Amino acid sequence: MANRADPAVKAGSGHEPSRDATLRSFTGYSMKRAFHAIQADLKDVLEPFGLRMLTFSALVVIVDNPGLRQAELADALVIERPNMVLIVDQLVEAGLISRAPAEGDRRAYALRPTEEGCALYQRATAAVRAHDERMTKNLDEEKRQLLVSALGLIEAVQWEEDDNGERS
Amino acid sequence: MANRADPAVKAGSGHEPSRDATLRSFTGYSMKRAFHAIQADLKDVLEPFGLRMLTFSALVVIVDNPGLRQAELADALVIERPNMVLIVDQLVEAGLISRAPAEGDRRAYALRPTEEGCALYQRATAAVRAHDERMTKNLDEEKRQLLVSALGLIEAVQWEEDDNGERS
DNA sequence: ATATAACAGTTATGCCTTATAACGGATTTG
DNA sequence: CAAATCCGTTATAAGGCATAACTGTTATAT
Repeated sequence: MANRADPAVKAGSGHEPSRDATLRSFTGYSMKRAFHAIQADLKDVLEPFGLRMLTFSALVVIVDNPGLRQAELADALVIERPNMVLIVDQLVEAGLISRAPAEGDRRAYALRPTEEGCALYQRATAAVRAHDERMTKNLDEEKRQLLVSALGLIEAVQWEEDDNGERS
Repeated sequence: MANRADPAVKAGSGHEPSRDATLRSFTGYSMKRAFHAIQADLKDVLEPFGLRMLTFSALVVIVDNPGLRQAELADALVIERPNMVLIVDQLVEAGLISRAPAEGDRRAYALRPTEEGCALYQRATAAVRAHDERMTKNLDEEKRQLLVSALGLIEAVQWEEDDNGERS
């Protein structure tokens, strides 16, 4: 479960500072490394609740938006609809949400949290918040907000309809 | 607070602001979304070169550190050794690197870029740099540096040997 | 009204990434 | 020399992500 590695500290020959200096100049690479660390930690945090990153995310959105449909949930999480099925299945089987027929549309489902789902939501969200604060404990509040802001700006680039295409 | 274009905004009723407001309060969630955007864009950028994110990363490290071994490469990229095999195989088959026996150790390989590998490194790196600048074009240089710095601080948390029991 | 298109959820499928156990060969260590 | 360790490898498994295609249902267009 807990896997620790220490590639940074090498007590051997040489004093290679970092072999990935070029890659470090890319924002995306640093983000991959940081996200990898978060992902590993969050996995351990959610395991006691029987949740994974995606099932936790789905549960949160459902609790915050009771009655929404699977397609809306998939859109909110940027997950393809086919991949949403198993996630919702898992939450239903765990008794955390209900998949009731949507009124006025016999092909859609209305997703709602159960009482257990709401209870687990509270506990899991608190644990994840503690995890998040632990991961960002070396950032002061100003830096943390700037980080989130920067991440949002990066994500927003993909929504821009630029005709600029210089590849292929 | 900051609201950006939502992908799932469809004509009709309502003006649902964002269904993932709670998740947005977590640093890790914003990072996942931003990294997902970068990953998707980078995939298209590298495809013309016959490279994936991992093969590109490996090629860069090999060019920057000619002669290193697979285990060192795996450590540099935080990849398990078994998963390194196929990546190196692919680079060898593409004629971008050579897997020569390491001198002084008959079980290890010394990885070196071929001339083609160096040439592709130049072109691919330039393309990835353009990609990176495009993804961060909405950040001024100060913000970008702060972003990278913050990502490094987050990644560094996992190397700290905390005896602090957060839960369970 | 009826044919057609669009939509909701599902199934099946495949690729990529990541992680672990275990093996043979080589090297180091006691 | 024997045991432990290391290098690269194979096999295997789980998870995330993407696409095509199918069923029923709803909306639309003539």
